Amino acid sequence: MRQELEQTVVAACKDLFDARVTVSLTRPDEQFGDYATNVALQLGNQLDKKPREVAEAIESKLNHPAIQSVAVAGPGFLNITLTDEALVKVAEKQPANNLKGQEILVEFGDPNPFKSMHIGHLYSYIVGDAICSLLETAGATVRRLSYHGDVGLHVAKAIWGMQQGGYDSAAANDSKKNDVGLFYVQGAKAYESNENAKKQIDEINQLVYAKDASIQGLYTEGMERSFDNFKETLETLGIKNDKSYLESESAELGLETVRQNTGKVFTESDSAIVYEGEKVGLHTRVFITGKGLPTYETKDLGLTELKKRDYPNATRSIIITANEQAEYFKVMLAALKEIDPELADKTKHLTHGFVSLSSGKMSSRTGDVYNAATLIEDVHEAMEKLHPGSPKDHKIGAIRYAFVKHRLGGDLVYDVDESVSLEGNSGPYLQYAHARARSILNKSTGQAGTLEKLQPGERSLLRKIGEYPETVESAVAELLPSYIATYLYELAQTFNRFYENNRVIGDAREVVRLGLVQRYADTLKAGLELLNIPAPERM
RNA sequence: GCCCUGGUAGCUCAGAUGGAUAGAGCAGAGGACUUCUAAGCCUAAGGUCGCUGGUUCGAGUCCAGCCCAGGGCACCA
Repeated sequence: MRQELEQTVVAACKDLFDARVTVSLTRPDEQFGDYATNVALQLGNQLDKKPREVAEAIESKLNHPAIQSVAVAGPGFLNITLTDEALVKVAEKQPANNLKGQEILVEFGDPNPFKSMHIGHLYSYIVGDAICSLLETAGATVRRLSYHGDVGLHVAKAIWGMQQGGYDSAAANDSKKNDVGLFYVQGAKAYESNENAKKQIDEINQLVYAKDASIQGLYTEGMERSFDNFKETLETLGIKNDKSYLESESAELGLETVRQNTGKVFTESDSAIVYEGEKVGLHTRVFITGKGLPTYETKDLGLTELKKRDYPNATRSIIITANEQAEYFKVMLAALKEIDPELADKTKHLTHGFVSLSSGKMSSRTGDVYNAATLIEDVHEAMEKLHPGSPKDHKIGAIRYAFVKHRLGGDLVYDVDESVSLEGNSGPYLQYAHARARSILNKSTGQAGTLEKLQPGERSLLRKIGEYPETVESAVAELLPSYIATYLYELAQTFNRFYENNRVIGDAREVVRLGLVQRYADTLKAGLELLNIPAPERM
């Protein structure tokens, strides 16, 4: 529909002025119409004519059965209003399936075992999962991947904590008593403040690298407890994971690749192997240390190969991490580009900002982080106060929405009270706006009829519903779930206005309005489910 | 010093390819209700879009410089 109209405008410009223009219709403010274009402004400038005159000429040439009226407004905008039938057609369109047949890898979350999952991980998981849903809606087969640091100093700190703090193997399933994250905090604090502890932890670190039998038992248990915890949190959030990779797996592959390409891609410098990023406008980074150990960049390089080996047919690979890794990823991808250009071109790194609590910042240095689990509990409590007995997945909806409504990239301040608030731009608002509509549908005994001879309030709602497919399409193209959230909020607002002014049940227009409410509720539900937010029938 | 993010109302944030009076929510002010869920709706108030230049018929959006905040800059991850 939109494309047909765009072509109609293009044809008119060609006929009238022999001008070649590309027209993309925009969605103007509702008072102006359903679609708008500024071609006349552009052409006026090109042809040295008054934009309004150009617009008027085009206006008289625009003939299409979907067009009810065309108006010239402002400096020379062409505003197109659709017929009711055309508006219904637009609203019935399904989002494009343009990723059908593609296999896309998405890595996100990436919490480290032996540490607690904090709210930054939560953000990554929620936004990553939403991006996966978007890609799936567009027809892609998505593999949800994660990557975890199973070696390194943090492991040694945690093991030291387990030794000192009384980790109890016999009570392995007691997640409170055996919270590895807390043992990590204990170790991390001691490492900073206690010379003796620091020495012991450094020794443990060597033992971890050497896979020494003396710590192997605690290591294995710590890994298990950690992944049990992750699993529990992810289940609560309703987030799936298809495959988890470990740093220890990617290290060897990465080392091999770097060694093979030393002299070509990488150079030796001060006994370390580095990639000279300056040649592509970046900075130099070490890939293999002087001691022959792989750095993070080498492990990540290895990971790209692991993924390629496991998913040889993947067409794209997306990695989502925090902003602080943006620069480092550029260097890693620049190196990859020299080794495997095709793979590098398929890979895209997205970053999200730092999450802080409105009640105070978290400190990751000492390990005193605000845990994902704590946030879930806090939200649960806050909602329980406001609405006792509401199901747990509704609360998860509040958390998900609070994260996903932000545009990816910038920092985010999480306000627990606001996220569970019953007012304003929140998950519960949207859920409520859905439940209200379902309530009408459930109570009415009438049958939904065709949408015709629409009244202004009805038309506004239908117009908004019609923006759904194009919103999904741009969200897919730009990998921005926030577009969906913003749209759904506007949709719900439009419905709430409709609801105030237009009675459905018992009204002379009940049949038409039932059809409208039905479409609205289905659209809102589809959008919420796209963000993995439940759309309850009643609240 | 160099590089990356960001800077929009008191607070938290939207603002696609440059376009019509810069939009929401929260907080604060006022209002409507014998009605399908008031977790809602309506009205007003609140802005030098960090600053200064530039490009353009037109800049929150593009370019340059500067200011501020956060992050990153070789053997940690």
